[in-house]
Amino acid sequence: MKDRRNTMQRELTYEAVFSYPGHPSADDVYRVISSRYSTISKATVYRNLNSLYEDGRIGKVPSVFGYEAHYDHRTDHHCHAVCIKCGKVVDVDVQYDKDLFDNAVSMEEGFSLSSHDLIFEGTCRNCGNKEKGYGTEGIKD
Amino acid sequence: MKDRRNTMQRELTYEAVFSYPGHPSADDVYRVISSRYSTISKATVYRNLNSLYEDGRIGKVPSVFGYEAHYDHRTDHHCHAVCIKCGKVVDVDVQYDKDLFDNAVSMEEGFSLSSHDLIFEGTCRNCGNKEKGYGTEGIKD
DNA sequence: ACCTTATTGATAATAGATATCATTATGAAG
DNA sequence: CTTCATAATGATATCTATTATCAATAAGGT
Repeated sequence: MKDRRNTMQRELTYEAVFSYPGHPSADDVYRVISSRYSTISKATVYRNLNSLYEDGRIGKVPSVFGYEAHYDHRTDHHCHAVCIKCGKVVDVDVQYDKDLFDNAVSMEEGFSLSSHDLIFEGTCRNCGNKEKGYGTEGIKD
Repeated sequence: MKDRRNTMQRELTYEAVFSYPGHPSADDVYRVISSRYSTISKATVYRNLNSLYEDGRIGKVPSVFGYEAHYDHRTDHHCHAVCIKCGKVVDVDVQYDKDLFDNAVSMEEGFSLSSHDLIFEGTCRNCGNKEKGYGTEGIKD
């Protein structure tokens, strides 16, 4: 593993992800930390989220549909759903045969597959309610 | 369906996607059209790719891992692999039980799932060769 | 205490895509 | 054919998420 020094900033980043209810974006993490440690830079948060992910200490839900990436205190492989309206990420509980996909092959010669992601799309409660005109602007996730 | 007027630009966009070998990005499409119709604007290409997709005339492989979206002359639901080095998209032939996923539910109350994408990650021939130092800069996909 | 270098904070830069807006041109109606 | 409302265009500015740059700081082994 890469040589890392222990910094306050990285530990705060780790703790913020770990204690966040759900799947924080980099900006969510930044805002949480800022409240306690106001001089932290957003670049530092991005760097530390990446290094924590590299070290396997946190999970990462990569950016899809142009939305931000989200982070996860769970590090095991599981499925996520992304809200197509706002990019919110939630867990999905679905059992399937991973081996089937691990043995899939691409249709192009020379393209070697390494992994797969099963990503669900949908509408989160907040965005779904807005659509129906329930006037739920105030709902916080 | 939305009221659309027939324009040369939109038909050129459609033809470019349809005749492109593989999965062109918006920029790929733009470059193809530019060679014949040099005054077309990139904004127009983006707009037309979106409207053609809305109308179900072309397929769209959404942006993942921060890479550009790609377009597809196939409009049926099938799987893709994305090169984690360069973002290239290729088809993957894998059979699976779509119903299983269509019946999955999110772990958060109020989040309603509408569809899913099975996305593979890997390394395309070009990037894979580069890695091994085969000096294949010139390979064109 | 010293010194190498990982890390930081501030900021600029990047990529992909959308928003804006004055101008153009489509195509239905007269 | 003209007329005309408005969809579409081209040029450009703007946006968002993220990474790159770089001088200054600080971690931690010696």
